[in-house]
Amino acid sequence: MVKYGMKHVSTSMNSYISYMLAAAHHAVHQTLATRLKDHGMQVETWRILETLDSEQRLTMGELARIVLMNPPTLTKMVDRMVSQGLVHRQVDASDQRKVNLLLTDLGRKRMTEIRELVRVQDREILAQLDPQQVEVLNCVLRDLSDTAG
Amino acid sequence: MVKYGMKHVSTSMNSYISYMLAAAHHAVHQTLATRLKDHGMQVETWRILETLDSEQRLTMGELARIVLMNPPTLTKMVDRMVSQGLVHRQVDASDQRKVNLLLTDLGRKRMTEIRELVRVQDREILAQLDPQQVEVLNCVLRDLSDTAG
DNA sequence: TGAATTTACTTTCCAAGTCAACTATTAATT
DNA sequence: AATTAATAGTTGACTTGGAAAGTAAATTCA
Repeated sequence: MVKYGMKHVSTSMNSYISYMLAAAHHAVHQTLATRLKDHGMQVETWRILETLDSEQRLTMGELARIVLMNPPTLTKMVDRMVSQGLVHRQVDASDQRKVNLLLTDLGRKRMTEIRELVRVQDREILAQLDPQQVEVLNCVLRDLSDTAG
Repeated sequence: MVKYGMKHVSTSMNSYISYMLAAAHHAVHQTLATRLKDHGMQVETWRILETLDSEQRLTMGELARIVLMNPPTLTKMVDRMVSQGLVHRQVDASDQRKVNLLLTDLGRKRMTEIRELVRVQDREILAQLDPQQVEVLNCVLRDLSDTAG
């Protein structure tokens, strides 16, 4: 349930695009995190599950870039997910340095449940905007994502 | 210096607006963080300094909301900043529960230097976009910031 | 007034993140 | 082929973050 009537905090920071972006992300992330928490799931955990479902045979490094985490952080998060029975590791046959991550049945099941919550939030966000805004936003966010290496 | 030619990572996550926003934020935050690090400064630290410079007599709570931090996290960061001589605490005269934060001369000096770096990055980002996009982006980000309470 | 509640901030304890170093494997050089 | 360099992932020491409890001041209300 989206909260309306939230009083906007006016601050000099609003003139910085990097801050505006951080603030928007913060707000959206917070609502999503709260919703997923009710189902015992973190946003980052869900991202990993979702990514593994669609791209097969991902290595830790590739996954780390996609889910926006540093490798050591991902390693530890995956450790936890393994002990929760959501994923399992498999050493790559053709390159033994690489580790492929695979969803377990439980992992896929949990992912599917959570996916719906994320889609609900997505629809709520998009409903606030008009179609042109959505198009521009998508385009701009894609540009910005490629800003840094 | 912005890195061009960064290969965009195509992933199913790109269909989620919350992820696109996170990815854009991540990229922008990373570049800024790297630049500020060369000057021994964190993004969050700069935000605090910048905010204190323009709004006078801010309490910890107000500041926390503006700089997007939880109160305990802010308390600890301010502890560090006090020991670095960037800010100092002052108990509010009319309400002794409140704490006002004030910039020191050093804090103001450091803030002014860093501000330029942030503005440079801002200009670089805006230069990538055309004016209509910028207007829409500002408007949309403001909307999204008010999404959550 | 004074007991109960609310508000503001901090502390504590534990979980999570980070940097640098480390291991293992593969690729490149000579 | 043997040595060197590069890559992939993890580990370990340390720092930081966060939820919940704690402290203290202000406010409410009986």
